[in-house]
Amino acid sequence: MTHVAVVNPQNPASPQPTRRERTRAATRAEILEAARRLLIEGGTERVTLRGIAGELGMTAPALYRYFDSREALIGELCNQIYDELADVLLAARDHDPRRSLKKRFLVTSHAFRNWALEHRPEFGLLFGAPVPGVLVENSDNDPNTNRGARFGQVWLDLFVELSRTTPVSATDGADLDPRLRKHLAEYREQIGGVIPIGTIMVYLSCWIRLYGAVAIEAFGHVSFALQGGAADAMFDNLMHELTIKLGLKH
Amino acid sequence: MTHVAVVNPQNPASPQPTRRERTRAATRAEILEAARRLLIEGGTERVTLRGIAGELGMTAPALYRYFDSREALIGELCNQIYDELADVLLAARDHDPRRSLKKRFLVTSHAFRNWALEHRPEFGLLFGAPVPGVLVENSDNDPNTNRGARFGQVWLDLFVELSRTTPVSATDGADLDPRLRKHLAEYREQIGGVIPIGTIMVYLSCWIRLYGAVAIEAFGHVSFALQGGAADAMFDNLMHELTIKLGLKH
DNA sequence: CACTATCGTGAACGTTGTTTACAGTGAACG
DNA sequence: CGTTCACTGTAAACAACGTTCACGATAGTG
Repeated sequence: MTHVAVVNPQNPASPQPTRRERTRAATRAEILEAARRLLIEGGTERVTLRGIAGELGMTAPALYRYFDSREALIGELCNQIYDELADVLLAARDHDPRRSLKKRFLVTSHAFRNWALEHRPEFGLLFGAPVPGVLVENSDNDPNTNRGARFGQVWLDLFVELSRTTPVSATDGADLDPRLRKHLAEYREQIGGVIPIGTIMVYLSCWIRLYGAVAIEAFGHVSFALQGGAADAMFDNLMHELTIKLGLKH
Repeated sequence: MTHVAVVNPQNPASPQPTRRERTRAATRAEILEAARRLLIEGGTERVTLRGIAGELGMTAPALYRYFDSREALIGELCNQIYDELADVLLAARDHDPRRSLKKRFLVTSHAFRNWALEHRPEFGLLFGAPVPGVLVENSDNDPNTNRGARFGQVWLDLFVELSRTTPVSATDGADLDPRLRKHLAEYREQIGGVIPIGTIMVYLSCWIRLYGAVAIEAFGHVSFALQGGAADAMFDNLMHELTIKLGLKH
């Protein structure tokens, strides 16, 4: 267990954190920055406690004052990266709110792909095969503990807005497999119940296609057929199909 | 470097391997079997030299008589798993050659998904984020050294047969991005030049969708919306779309 | 000033991949 | 038949890993 920091006497979420709390938070941030550098440098494997500590001029055991274990540290690193990715997507999506929904969907999707290609180790950590001990893909939806939810929210907001303004050629869900309809109905309630089931189906399928296209490229599994600019065009082609499927005309 | 085994005096590929060669091959196989067990048990991390050696009643350094390094061992394990997967898909595809192409495409795709879900650690190793040192996703197309090519061939054969018998609503490639057309043309030559460029485009896009759907599920990245039988129905839905896209009517 | 929570270190333990020197075994050859 | 030598395994050792623990130094608080 990490030594529990002294609770701020006035208020655990005091607007004026004590000096100790500030330096402690700063050190935590520095640790995560160093971990991030190592992750970029050579993947999750290189994120080693002694390596991190070395960059800060400390020794490895000192890190246990800030994180329970290496896995917890990498878990927090995941959260931070999820947050950063959410920021990137939000910035792209809301850069110019006057733009059409189609443009905003396209620019958000492209931002996702570009981020993945420019941050392959991070993308692999968040969206690759789950690392045994790290981040149990928790069912927690509180954005404070599961930053992945914030990332999902960026897309969800977009889809909610889309479902309000743009009709989608979707069934009403009556013809769906009953088990699928049941799960989609549950999920529908979970996200506020504003999107029809058939539409959720369309959105989910779009998200799966988007994930697949980005992942297969970021992991290098299509290099046998596509390289360089060809992949760009391939992705443009996918996006064109998706906008049609979503009923986004202009 | 592994000690080079004594070259068979008569012929390096003699039909009657010497006794030493046989026991050596058997030990190699045993090592890979143990590695596979450990992989299933706890992912790539648990595939440890001492762990493998322990299962064979040996010590870790002995393994260096059979593999140059842990990475080389895991690389060979990858090849073996690729081979097994190719066998599984081939068996499904060619189980009853009299079946329609649509049925054979469906059964092959379902076999792929089922294999992935039943062999998640293996799937993660082959199709997840690349492990830094292991299997450089090589450009080698010789099935003897790159078994991944054999896996790809299963799909390729299916697509070639499909392109001979089933028309696909595809462009002739003239409207494609020139860089994309150029790369697809190169790839076309590489695979024998029998499939039109526009059709290759359709097939590639289908493969990407298939990969994406299976990967996102096998990695547990859609558990927020789908569980249990719902994912089955979702996949059936995808397959329905793909058969339409491929022009497979019955 | 004295107290105490906090932070960092050094040593240690068990584990990992890997190298090296050495010993046994068994097949091949004069 | 005896010798030779390639082959196969072991034991010991090394650096690096995550982790724990006992111990100082430090700095904020009463």
